[in-house]
Amino acid sequence: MPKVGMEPIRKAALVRATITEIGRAGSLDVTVSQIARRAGMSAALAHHYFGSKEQIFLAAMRHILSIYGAEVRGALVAAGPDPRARLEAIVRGSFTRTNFRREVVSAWLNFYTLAQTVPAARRLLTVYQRRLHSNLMHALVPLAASRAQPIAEALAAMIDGVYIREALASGAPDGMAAADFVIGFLDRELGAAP
Amino acid sequence: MPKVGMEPIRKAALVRATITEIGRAGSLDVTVSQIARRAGMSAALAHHYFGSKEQIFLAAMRHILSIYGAEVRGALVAAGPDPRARLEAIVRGSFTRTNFRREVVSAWLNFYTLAQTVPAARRLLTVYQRRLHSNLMHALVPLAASRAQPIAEALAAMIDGVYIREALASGAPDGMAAADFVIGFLDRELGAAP
Amino acid sequence: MPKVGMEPIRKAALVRATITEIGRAGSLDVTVSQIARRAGMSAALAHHYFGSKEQIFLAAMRHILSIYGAEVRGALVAAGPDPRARLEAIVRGSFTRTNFRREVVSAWLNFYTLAQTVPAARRLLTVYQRRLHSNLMHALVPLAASRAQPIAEALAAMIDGVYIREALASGAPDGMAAADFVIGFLDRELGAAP
Amino acid sequence: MPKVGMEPIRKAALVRATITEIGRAGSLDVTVSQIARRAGMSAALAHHYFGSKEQIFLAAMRHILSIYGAEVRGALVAAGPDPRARLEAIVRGSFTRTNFRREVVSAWLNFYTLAQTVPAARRLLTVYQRRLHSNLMHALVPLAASRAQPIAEALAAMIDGVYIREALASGAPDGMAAADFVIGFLDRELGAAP
DNA sequence: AATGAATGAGGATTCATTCAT
DNA sequence: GATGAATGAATCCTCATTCAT
Repeated sequence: MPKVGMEPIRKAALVRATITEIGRAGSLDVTVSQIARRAGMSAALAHHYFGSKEQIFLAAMRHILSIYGAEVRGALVAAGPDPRARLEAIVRGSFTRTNFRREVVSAWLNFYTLAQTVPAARRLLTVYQRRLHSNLMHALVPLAASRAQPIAEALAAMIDGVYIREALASGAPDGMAAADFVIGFLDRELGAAP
Repeated sequence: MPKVGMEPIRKAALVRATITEIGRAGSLDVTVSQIARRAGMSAALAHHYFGSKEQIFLAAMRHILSIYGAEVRGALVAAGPDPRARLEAIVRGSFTRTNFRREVVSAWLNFYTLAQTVPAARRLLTVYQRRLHSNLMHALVPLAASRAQPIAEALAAMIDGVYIREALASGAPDGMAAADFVIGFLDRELGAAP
Repeated sequence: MPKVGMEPIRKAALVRATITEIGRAGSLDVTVSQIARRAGMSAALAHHYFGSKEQIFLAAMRHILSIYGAEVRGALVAAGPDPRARLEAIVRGSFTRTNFRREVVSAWLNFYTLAQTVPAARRLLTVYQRRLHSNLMHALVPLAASRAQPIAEALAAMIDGVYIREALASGAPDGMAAADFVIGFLDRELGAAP
Repeated sequence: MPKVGMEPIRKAALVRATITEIGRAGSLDVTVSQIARRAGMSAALAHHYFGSKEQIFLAAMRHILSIYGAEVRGALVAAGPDPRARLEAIVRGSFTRTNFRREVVSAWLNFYTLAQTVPAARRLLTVYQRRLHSNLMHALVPLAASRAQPIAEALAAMIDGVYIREALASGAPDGMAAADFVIGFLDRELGAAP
C-alpha cells in the first residue's frame, strides 16, 4: 500500500462519496461520517484533507460542474463549426448519461439551495450559468440575430426546469428524451417568424 | 378575552413564520425555536399545534401551494372562456407578486429538496404539477391539438426553470417580466407550424 | 418539584460545581459534562443557561470575586475607622476560611491564566486588583503618607504570592498563619523609618 | 550533511518553540503540531524525540528553571562573599531580561497550574522553591539571624507575586524596576528592629 | 392554552498519538 | 532521521421533543 501521495486519491474518493450520499439522502443533511465511511476512511481524515464540511461540499460542486463542462466541451469539439450542430451539442451535453443521473440531478438541486447560503457555492453556480449563456449566445447569434438573447435565456431556464422536474420523477432519468424535448423547443423557436 | 379559537390563528402565524424563516435562511436548516419565536410563541406551543417539525414544513408547503392555486383560479375566472386568455392567466398567476416573492421562491426551491426526502411533501408537489398540467392541457387542446402535450410540459418546465433561476438572482424578482418572457415563448410555440 | 424559577438555582449550582471541578482537576481542562454532572443536570441544560463554557467560567470567576469582596467589606465594617485595623481587616479578609480553601486557591490560579486569553476574565481580575489597591491606599495614606503607594503594591504582590505558593503546598491551607505572616510584614513596613 | 547529532538540536528547537507558543497562547492549550511547526519539523518527529506532549512541557519547564538557576548562579559569583550583595544578586537574577520576559512569565504561570496536575512538574517547581529558599537563607542568616526564615519566605512570596501580577500587566515587563521594588522591601525588613 | 424546564441523541471538529515508508 | 497518513476518543454545542405546571 502506498503511503505517500494519497491526498488526490482520498480527495477524489470523498468527492465521489459526497455526491453519492447527497443523492441517496436527497438532501444536504449528510454527515461527514457518512461521507467518510462511504469513501472508506475516518471522518477525521476527511477533515484533515478538506478542513470543513463546507469545503467538501464545494469540492463536490466543483467536480460536478467540471464534469458538466468537460462533457459540453467534448460535444462541441465533435460538433464542428455549424451553429445548429453546436447548439444541439450543448443541449445534449447537458443530458449526458454522466450528468443526467439520479444522484447528480439530486446533488444539482441541493447545490442550488446551498448557493443561497454559501457565497462560494453561489459563485460556482454563477460561473456555470455564465458559461452556458456564453456558449449558447455564440451559437445563437448567427441563427437568430436579435432574438438570440431571449432564446438563450429560455433554453437555460428550460434545461434547469427539466432538471428540477427530474428530481421529482419516479423512473430512471432518460437523458435522450430530455434532450430531444429541449431541442424540439429550440427548433421551433428558431423557425418562428422573427 | 376568550382563549378559544386560538388554534387557527396560531397555526397561521406559524406557517407564515416558517416561510419567512426559510426564505431568510435560504435553507430548511431552520429551528423550531426560530420559527416559534418569529411567530411570537414558544417552541413547545408550536409542537403542541403541529406535532412535529415535519408537519410544520408540510403546512407551510400546503399554504404556498394553496395560495398559488387560488391566484391561478382567480385569474382563470377573470379570463373567461377564451383558451389563449386562460393560458395567459395561468402563466401570469404563476408570477403574481404574492407568489413570485424572494422568500416564496426560496421556500419553493427548498420544498423541492424536501420532496426528495419526505413522501408527503413529494405528494404535495405532484398534486401541484398535475393540476398545472391539467389546467394547461384544457386550454391548449383547442389551440394546439396533438402538440398540446409537449407544449404543456415545456411550459411547466420553463416556469419551474424561471423560478429556480430567480433563486440565484440578485435583484428583486420581477414577476411581470418573467410572465411576459414565458408568454412570448408560448406564443411562438402556438404560432409554429404544427 | 417546582418547575419554574429554576434558573438562579441551576446557575448557582453550576457555578459551585465549576469551582469544585476546577479545584479537583487543578486546571481549566474540565468538561462541561463534568461540571453539569456534578451540578446534577445534563450538559445541554448547562449550555441552555450559560450559552457557552466560557460564560460558565466567567460566572465562576465573578462568584469567587464577589465572595472575596463581600468578606473584605464585612471585615472592614467590623474594623471601624482606625486605619491600622482596616488594613488588618483587608488582609484577614483575603485569607478567610471561605476564600483560602484549596479549591478556591486553585481556581484563582487558573483564572489568572484564563485572564491571559479571555479579555472578559482579564477585566474581572483587573477590577479586583483595582479595588484591592484602592482599599489599601485609603488606609495606608494616613499611616505612611508618601510611602503608601509602594507599600500597597508590595502588600498586593505578597497576597498574590502567598496564594500562588499555597497552590503548590501539600497540607491544608492555614489562612490564619498566612494572614499573620502578611500582617507582620506590613507592620515592619509601617515601622520602618520613612 | 551528517544527520547524526540532530537530537540535541531538534530537542532544543522544540523547547524554545514550546515556550514561545505557550507565551503566545497565554495557556497550555497549545497543540503539538503548533509547537512542531514553529520548531520547523513535523509533529511526528516531536513525538519521536519526546515521547509525549507532557514530556515536551516538562522539558520546557526544565529549560526555564535551568536558565533561571544559571542567571542566579552567575550573579552570585559576581557578587562575591558579602551577604547583602548576594541577596541583591539573587533578587536581580530573578528579574533578568532573559527571565522576566513576557513569554517566560506567561510560561511560568502556566507551569504553576501544570504542577497541580502533573507530579513531575510539581517536583520541578518544588526544587526551584527549595533552591531559592536555600540561597536566601545562606545570605540572610548572617544578616537577620532568627528572622532569616520569615524574611526568606516573604521574599520568595513577593517574587512570585510580582511575577504573577506581571502576567496581567499591559506594558513590557520592567525587570529593573521590579528588582528595585523587591530590594527596597528587603532593605526595610533588614533595617527593622529585630 | 401556554411555557419554562429538561434531556438524549447526534454532529462537526480537534488532537495526541501511531505506523508504514 | 523524518514525515505524511491515519484514527479513536473526546468535546462543545445544537435541537427536536417531552413533561409538569
